[in-house]
Amino acid sequence: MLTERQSRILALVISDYVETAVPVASQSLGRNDQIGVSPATIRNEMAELEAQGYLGQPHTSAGRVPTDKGYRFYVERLMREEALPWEAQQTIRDQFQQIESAQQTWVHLAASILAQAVENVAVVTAPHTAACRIKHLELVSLQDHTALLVLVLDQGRLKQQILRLAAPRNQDELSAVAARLNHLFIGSSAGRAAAPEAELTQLERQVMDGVAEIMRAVDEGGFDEAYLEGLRHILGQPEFASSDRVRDLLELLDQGNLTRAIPLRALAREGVTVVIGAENPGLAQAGEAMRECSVVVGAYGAPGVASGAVAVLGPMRMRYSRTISTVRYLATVMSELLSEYYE
Amino acid sequence: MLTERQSRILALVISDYVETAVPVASQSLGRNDQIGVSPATIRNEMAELEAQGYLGQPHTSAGRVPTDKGYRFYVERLMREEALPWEAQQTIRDQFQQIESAQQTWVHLAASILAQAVENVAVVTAPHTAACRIKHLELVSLQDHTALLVLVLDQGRLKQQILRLAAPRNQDELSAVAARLNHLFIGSSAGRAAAPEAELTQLERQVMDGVAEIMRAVDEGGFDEAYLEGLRHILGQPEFASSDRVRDLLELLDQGNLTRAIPLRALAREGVTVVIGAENPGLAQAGEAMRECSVVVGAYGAPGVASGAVAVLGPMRMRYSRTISTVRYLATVMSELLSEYYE
DNA sequence: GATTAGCACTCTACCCTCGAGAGTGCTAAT
DNA sequence: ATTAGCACTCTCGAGGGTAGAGTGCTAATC
Repeated sequence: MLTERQSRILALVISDYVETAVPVASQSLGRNDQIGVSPATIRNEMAELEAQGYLGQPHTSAGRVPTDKGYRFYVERLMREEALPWEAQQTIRDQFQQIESAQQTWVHLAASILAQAVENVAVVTAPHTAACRIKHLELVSLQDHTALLVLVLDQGRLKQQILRLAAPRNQDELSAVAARLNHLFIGSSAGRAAAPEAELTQLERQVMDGVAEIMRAVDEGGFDEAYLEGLRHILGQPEFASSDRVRDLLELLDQGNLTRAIPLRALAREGVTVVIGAENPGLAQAGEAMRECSVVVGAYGAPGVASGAVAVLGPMRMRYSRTISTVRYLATVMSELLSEYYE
Repeated sequence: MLTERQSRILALVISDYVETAVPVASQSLGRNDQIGVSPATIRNEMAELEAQGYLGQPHTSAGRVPTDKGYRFYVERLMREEALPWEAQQTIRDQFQQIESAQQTWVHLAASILAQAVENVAVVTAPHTAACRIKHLELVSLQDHTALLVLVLDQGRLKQQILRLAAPRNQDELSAVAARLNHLFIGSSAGRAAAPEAELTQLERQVMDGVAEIMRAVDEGGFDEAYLEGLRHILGQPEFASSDRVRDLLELLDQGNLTRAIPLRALAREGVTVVIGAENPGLAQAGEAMRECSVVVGAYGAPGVASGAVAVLGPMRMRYSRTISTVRYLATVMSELLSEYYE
């Protein structure tokens, strides 16, 4: 429906607006000699683009601003998706080397890297396995009557729980119990459909209860375990100059409501998905703050086996091309890592 | 230096201002018939309090606002420190019961509880041991050539690192190595001054290198591992109505700069310390945003053995009494927990 | 028929003013 | 020592007026 020239103008308006956050005037495009026509002609085309819903005006006699539809068209048709520059790729890979000295978990690290790379808020969820498996189980003596149950799940996640023991046990006893339980249950799914319960001692049963409890918690909240990083970037954006908006957004993102704001579960599919402003399916729950934000979501891992989501949240006025390629690249790297390190 | 009546007026001004966030007029105190004098007299006293630096005026012909010095005097002399109401104590203890199903680490949980209790930002650091000890070491096979090194430190903290193995190993081999190393080194300080290195196999040496690296990271950054919770509360405060202030504060607190904003290390001492506005010793580093904030810090744990900090960050206009007693109580509970569960 | 120059029109952003209201400081009376 | 009274000061918000930016339209041009 758009002529060649209209598309070009739309693209210029968007890239200008993304840059400056100021409504784009016909003149300012005229100066940009990408396009050899006068401001008047551009005005006519802009009027047409507005009639078709690709552009809007904050008020009469202001420049034009892209609408949701405009961004959508841009992302799908106009934008040429550049591969991430080689040095950016290298930077990301380099930063992942830090994982060896993992002060923080690698999912957390990924969020930091992404936030820094795209200069927006990044959200990364831990990989979620259809049936979460236990790699290993360990008991560590803390005091006579307390022990720490440590569970190593696949993808190298750790879970812990404190056990109060009925009778005092030393480390050797606990290690023996752990060894036995490892032997009996490892590889099974949360030890549910496992060896006959009758054979367990009281202590062993207590440990397995702890395991079951952890696994229940993991199964329930598993996908929701997300790391958010880079708030500082989004706060600098002019769309959040009003402190009401800031507050709305922060209340939305503040631990817990996060997955309400961004329905990652629904969006994380093959490839990279872009959600622009009001398109957000969970908008009613997400709150008005999200109406002016876009989300770029990618999935990593092997679908059906173990997968998680990588997402960037930013103002609608976002460098989509760069963001999309970064998300895509990060998802690739994380998928590699997942298959390289963990089965 | 202050008369009885001046003190009473100062206290009333502060509690009124804490409540309303609006400069306090002489009339509004007159209505409060706590004090049987006319507004004119109150004005005179207020002028005196201002001359002595306890009160200030945003501008001529506005009400009075407490200064740093005013708050300081209030906290030290005027405020009666109430014990935390029993039901509040109970609430906190109840919430700690969740620790048994620890989705998050207990330090993190403590931060959430505190933030909710005082309706401000809460910061809790993980306990820091003078010489951090390793409770237990475990190796878990991930793939042929990769293994996960899991370290259980005292206070039940977990650390992990991925090892790339020179030769393929299965779980049994790894367990054997772990058992041997546990036997050799546990109880020693990071395995430094331990058994003669010559006896170690190449794999064992690699593991111990990993351990050393983790311990180095823990020693360096250990105290800085802090959890921050409850941003949403402080954002609602009228002193953060301007979005510049919000941005300043958030940039300050956003992961990493946190301990720059609040020199917890310096402040966490026996009892509870209150830092009011410009008193903050690290103010130059902390940035202007902190000039209008107060911090209430308490220490938990056994000094010299294992201790951490519990802190509340809020606007200067803060319910000090309530905050102090909450911090004190939480520190007590956490100390109990620390000694109960961990040695 | 498409493009463009010219121009009137509209709307915002900013500054200025001004009055109402709140609260003080001072003085004189109690 | 306290208080009533009053003049004074300062903020806050409303109103108004102007400069500037940018458009839409019309008529001229290619």
